[in-house]
Amino acid sequence: MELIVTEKDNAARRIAEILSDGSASTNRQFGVNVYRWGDTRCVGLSGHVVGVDFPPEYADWRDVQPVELVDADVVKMPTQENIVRTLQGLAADADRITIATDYDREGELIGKEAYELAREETDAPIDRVRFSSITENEVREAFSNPEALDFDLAAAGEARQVIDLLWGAALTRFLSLSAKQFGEDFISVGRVQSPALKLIVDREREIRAFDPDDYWELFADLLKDGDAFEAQYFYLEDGNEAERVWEEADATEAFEQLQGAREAIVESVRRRRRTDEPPEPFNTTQYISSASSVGLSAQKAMSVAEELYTAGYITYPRTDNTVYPDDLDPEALLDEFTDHYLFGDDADSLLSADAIEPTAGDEETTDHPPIHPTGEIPARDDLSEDEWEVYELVVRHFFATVADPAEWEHLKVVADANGCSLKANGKRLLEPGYHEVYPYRSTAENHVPDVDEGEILDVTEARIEAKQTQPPRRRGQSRLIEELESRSLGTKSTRHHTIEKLYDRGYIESDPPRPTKLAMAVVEAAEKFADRIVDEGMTAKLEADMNAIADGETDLEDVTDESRAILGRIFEELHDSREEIGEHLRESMKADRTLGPCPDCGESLLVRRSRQGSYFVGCDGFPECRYTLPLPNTGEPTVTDDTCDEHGLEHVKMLAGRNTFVHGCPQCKADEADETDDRIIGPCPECGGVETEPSENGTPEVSDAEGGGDLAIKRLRNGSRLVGCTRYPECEYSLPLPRRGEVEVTEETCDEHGLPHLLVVDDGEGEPWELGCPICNYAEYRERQAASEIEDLDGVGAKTAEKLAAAGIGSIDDLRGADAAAIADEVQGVSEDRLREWQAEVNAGAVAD
DNA sequence: GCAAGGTC
Repeated sequence: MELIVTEKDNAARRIAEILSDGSASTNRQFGVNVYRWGDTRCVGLSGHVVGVDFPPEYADWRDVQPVELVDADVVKMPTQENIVRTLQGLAADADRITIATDYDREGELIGKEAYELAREETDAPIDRVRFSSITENEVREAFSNPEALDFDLAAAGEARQVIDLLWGAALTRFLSLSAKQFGEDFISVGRVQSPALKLIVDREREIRAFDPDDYWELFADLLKDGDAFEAQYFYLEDGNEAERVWEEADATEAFEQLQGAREAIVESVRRRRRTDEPPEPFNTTQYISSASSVGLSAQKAMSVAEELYTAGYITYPRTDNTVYPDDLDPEALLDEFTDHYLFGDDADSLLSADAIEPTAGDEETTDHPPIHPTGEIPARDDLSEDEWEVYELVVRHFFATVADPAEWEHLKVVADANGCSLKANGKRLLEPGYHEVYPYRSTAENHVPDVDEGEILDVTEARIEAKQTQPPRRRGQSRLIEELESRSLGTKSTRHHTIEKLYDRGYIESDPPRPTKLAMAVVEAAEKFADRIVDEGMTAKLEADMNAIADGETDLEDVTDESRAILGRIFEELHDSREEIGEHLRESMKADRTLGPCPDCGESLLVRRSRQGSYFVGCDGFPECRYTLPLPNTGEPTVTDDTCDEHGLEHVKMLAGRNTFVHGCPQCKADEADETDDRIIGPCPECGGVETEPSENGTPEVSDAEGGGDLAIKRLRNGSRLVGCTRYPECEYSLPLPRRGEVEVTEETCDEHGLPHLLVVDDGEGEPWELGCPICNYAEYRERQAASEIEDLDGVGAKTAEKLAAAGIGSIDDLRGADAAAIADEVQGVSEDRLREWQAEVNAGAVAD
C-alpha cells in the first residue's frame, strides 16, 4: 500500500481527486478523513500534530525556579491523538510513504514530524514531494519526481520551536512569579508578542510626550463665471510651499491682506495626468486591511475567510504571495462569473479588454496563491451578511487586479490676491478603470474650474482657521498587522492571533488598541532587564540562524546552545531585581483596576472579583473598610479614562464582545437606583392574584392584595433594569429589560397576560422601540437567542446550522460537546435520516470529543 | 498553566 500525507484535510482531498482521476472514496478513522483509490491512501494532518514542551517534572510553576528552564530538556508530544493514531495505523501497512506537506519551512517540519511518527511503525521508504499549487500539472509532475525530506530545513524550524519555548516560558514564569500572579492572569512575554506590544507602547509614549503647537491656515473662495471654488493661502519657505503659519501676528497680517483683496490674478495653471494603478493580488495582510475598511476586525476577517475557504468559494486565506501562479487563467476564472446576476456585467466588460494582464506584487512564495475566488459561486442566501461581504470583496479584488488602471487629471491653479499667494488643487477622474469593478477606494473628485493664466477671478470670502498640531495617531488592528509584517514579526497565520492575545492578556483595550498600565510596566521591565525580548532584532537573529541551519552552515544544537547561554546571562541580571520588578508590575496591575477614592475611608476603590467569580467594586482598605458597589453581571469590566465629575471615579466599561457597553460611574448607577421608585404595572403571574386560603364560606378567594406580589419596573444598583416581583426575594419572578433609554408604560394592554405594553424611548436618535408586553417580549427574545446560538456554533456554518435545525437535531449543549469539524463534515450533504442516526451516536457519546 | 507556529 502507498500512503500520501498532506498538511491538511483539504489538500488531501484535492490531491486524491487529481491522482485518482476523481475516483477516490472517503472513509473515516478516529474521525479523520482517509481518501482511498486502488492501493493508495491519502490522509491530511492538521498542521503540527506534535508539539514541544518540557518534561512533566517542570510542569508546576511553584516547584521549579524559572531559571531551571534555561537548561531544561525539550520533548515532543502528540497534540492531535486521533490524527497520530490514524497516521501510524496507515504507516504500519504502507510499503512506501510520500510526504506532501506545504512547500515552506514549517511544511518541511510538519513533514518531518510525520516522518518520525511513521518511522516508529515501518522501515518503508519515505519520500517528499514539493509543488507550489495544487493543480493537475504541478501535482502529477511532483509525484513523478519525488525528492528527499530536507532535514536541515526542518531543523531550522525546530530551532525556532525550542528557542521560543525556552525564552517565552522562562521569562513568562519569572514575571508572573515575581508579581505573585498565578492562574489565568499570568504575565506573558514572547519573541513576537512583546515587540508587538512595544510597538503599541512606544506610540502611546509619543502621544503622551506630544506637545502641540498652534498654527493658522487661511482660505479664500474664488469665483469664475459663477463657479465657486476654494483656494488655500501659502508662502514659500526654503523654496517649498508652506500652508501653516506659525506666528499669530503673521497670520493676522496675512488675513488682513487677504480680506482686502477683491480679485485674484491667475499666475499659473498646471495640468497633469496621473495613473492610478489597480491593487496587487491579495495576501493575508492586505486582505485583512481591506476587510477592516468594510468594518471587520482582523479576527473576524480571518474567521470569515476560513469559512469561505472550507466551503470551497475562495482559495486558502493564509498566504504571503502577491503573484498569481502561472496556472491561474484569469479569463477562465472571469468566465465563471459572466452569468451571475451581480458580477456578470463586470466580468463581461473585463473580458472584452484586448489583453488581460493581472497586476503582481513583490512577494512570490511557493505554498499558496494569493487569495482569489475559486469560481465556485455561492448563492447569496447560503452566506451570512459578513460572509457575503467578504466574498464580494475577494471577487471584486480579483476583478480589480485584472482591470485597467484609472486615469486622473490633476489641475493646480496658483493665483495672487493682493500680494497673497493662493492655490487650488483640483482632480477629476478621466478613466475610471478598475474603480468600475472595485468600489472600495474613493473616487471623490475636487472641482476646480478651467482657468487661464492672467485671468482675473473674484474673491468672495476670506477665512482664517486656528489649529493645533496633532499627536501621531494610534494604529488600528489592521495597521498594526501591516507593521508586524513589514518588520517580519510573526507569520501570515499568527499576526492576527498575536493582536488578540494582547487583548486577552490585559495588555491592550479598546479599538484602536491602547496599552494598559500593566503593558507599560511589562515593556519597561523588559527594556530594563531583558531588552532582547521586546526587540524585534531577536527575530532577525533567529531568521539568520535558521537560514544558517537550513544551509548546513551550523546546526540545531549549536544555535539552541548559544540561545540558552544568552538567556542564562539574562537570568543572572534578573536575579537581584526580582522584588523590584514584581512590585512595579503589581502596582501597575492595581492601577489598571483603580477607580478613585472611597467615599467612606479615602483609600482607593478597585474592581475586584468575588469568590463566585462575579465582579464588584470594593475598597482597597478591606477588611477595615467594607464599602462596595455592584457591577453589571455581563462581561469583563475595564476602567476607562473618563472620570465622574461628581464622585471622582473612573467610568467602567463592560467588555462582552458585540454586547460591550459603557456602564459609567458605578456610584452614580447605585444612587440612581436608590432614588428611583419601583413602578407597578400589574400582578405578578407567579405569586400575585393567586388563590389564597379558602374563605369562611368555603369558596376559594382570589386576592391581589395581601400576600400576592405585583410586577414592577425596577432599577437595580448594578445599573440593570428589569420587570420583577415586589415580593423579591421571596418571589424571584423577573423579566429583563434593555439597559438603555427610558421605559414608558402605554395605555395598550396585552390580551394574553393583561400587562401594559412598554415603550423604550432612546436617549440617542432613532424611533422609540416598542417592546410590547414584557412577558411576550421576553419569549421572543429567548427564541431569537436560541436561533443565534445555533449560528454561533464554533466551526459550523449557518447552512449547516440550518440543516441541523431542520433535522431537529439535539440541543445546542450536546452539539457543543462534539467536535465542530466532525459535525460539519458529517452533516454536509447527508440525508435527514442519517442526521438522526448521527444524533443518536452523539447522545451515546460515540462521536463526542 | 508558559511561546509561536501549523490547522479547524
